[in-house]
Amino acid sequence: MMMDRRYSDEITPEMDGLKVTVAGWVHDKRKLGGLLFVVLRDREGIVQVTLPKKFVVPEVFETARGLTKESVIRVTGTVQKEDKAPNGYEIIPDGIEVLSPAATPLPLDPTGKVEANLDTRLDNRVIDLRRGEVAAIFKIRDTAIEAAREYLRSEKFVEVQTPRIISTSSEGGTDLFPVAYFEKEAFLAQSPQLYKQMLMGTGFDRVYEIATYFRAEEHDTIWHLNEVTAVDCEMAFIEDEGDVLVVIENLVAGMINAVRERCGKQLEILGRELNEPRLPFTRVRYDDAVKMIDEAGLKVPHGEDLTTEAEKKLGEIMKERGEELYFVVKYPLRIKPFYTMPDEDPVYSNSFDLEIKGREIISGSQRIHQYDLLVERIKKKGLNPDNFGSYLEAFKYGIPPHGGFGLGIERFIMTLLDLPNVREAVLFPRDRKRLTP
RNA sequence: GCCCUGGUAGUGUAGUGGCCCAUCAUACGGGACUGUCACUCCCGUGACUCGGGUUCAAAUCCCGACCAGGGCGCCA
Repeated sequence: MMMDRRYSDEITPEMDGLKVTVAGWVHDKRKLGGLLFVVLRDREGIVQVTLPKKFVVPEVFETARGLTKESVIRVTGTVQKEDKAPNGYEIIPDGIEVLSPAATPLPLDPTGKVEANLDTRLDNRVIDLRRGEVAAIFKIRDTAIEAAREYLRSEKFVEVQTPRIISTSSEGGTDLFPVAYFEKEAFLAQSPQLYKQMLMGTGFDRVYEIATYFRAEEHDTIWHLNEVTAVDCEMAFIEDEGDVLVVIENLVAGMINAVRERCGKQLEILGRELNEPRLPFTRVRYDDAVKMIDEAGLKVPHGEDLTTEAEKKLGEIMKERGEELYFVVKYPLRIKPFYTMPDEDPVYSNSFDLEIKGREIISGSQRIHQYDLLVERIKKKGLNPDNFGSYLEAFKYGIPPHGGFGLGIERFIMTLLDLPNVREAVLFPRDRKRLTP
């Protein structure tokens, strides 16, 4: 049987005189001689438990006096309307039960009075997550993912799970984490890319996966993680990448709008306001992007991928035009992975990135569905077709034209909420140096 | 992988050769206080990452290790 308890926001001053049970963590304790305040925090907020020495039984007063901060308690008492109390009511307890005492001193201050470094916070993430600002990020993340599922389901995408343990590189290039897999060589998946594409040969037509994947790159920045989660989509029977862009627009707008509509409280806690996304998102050709950045005084070598600096500059230029969300399309073919469909002009490709505020959140393309072209491109990239056995095999027996993309959830949340570090958007981040908790 | 910066009580910090058996805040322990809400006030506990070196003298300078922060490349 679950405890019969109320959340702090379910109690109102109008419940004056009613007996209730609340449970949560001791947020703060203030002692004024014969008057003691215990501020209890639960998922929805705080509730003040007030103990006038003369009106509560001595044992309850003593229990309250001995409480350490962050101990888990259950309080049963009477609601009393009180203008001087937070939320307009307080609870006069009949009983206080310590469900789990907290040791002292705490490794960090959950009230946030004394700021802690991110490293200290992550070392003590469970306590860190008790802070409203931190918890708000994950409520928003939850809502964004929920909205992504809602939209993709409504568009008849099938949710799938592809293997996390793979036998060889998905795309070449990126470093993989080796796994001890009995007598065989295996790796952690760096992306569901090849499996998503193979599923285009099944008749599912549209698939998506909320996928965790692993990058063994030794990068060490506020923008990179070694374990990331993405909304990965793939759709068949498209004309070209333009069909994919429309799905992305609706998906991203849906996610942002869901957060706007359902997370008002969390956005307020974080002090953020989100602009309503304007559809359609502008498509900027790679060539034009380079030109724009060039004209802004930053030299970019044409034909190369945009540097971080160039990407930021483009973000500034677009912001001046009132655009926070935009696509960069038609990248040069030579800087894109082997499975990327070439443009009619084969210098370019049917590829795109979605940028939010000058940061790349989504990357995708129309894919190659012709077996011969795929083999040719694999070889051109200096990879060995023999390493792509079962993947290539699928392309021999009927794969419709298709395309897709991956949306980095951590990067999306970080950019959306202007978080200073991508690690803020993961419960337990994995980076170059961190493997615990 | 490359480059730069840093490591002082539980937490966050001040201190850049002697003024430091180390500053302040908060936390923690004890005490006073019946309307607090960062309560207030009094008393107390608590730290120079580690190992070498330079110097009459090292938290401070040098070397190494470990740990951390930031940037680049790469990418979600």
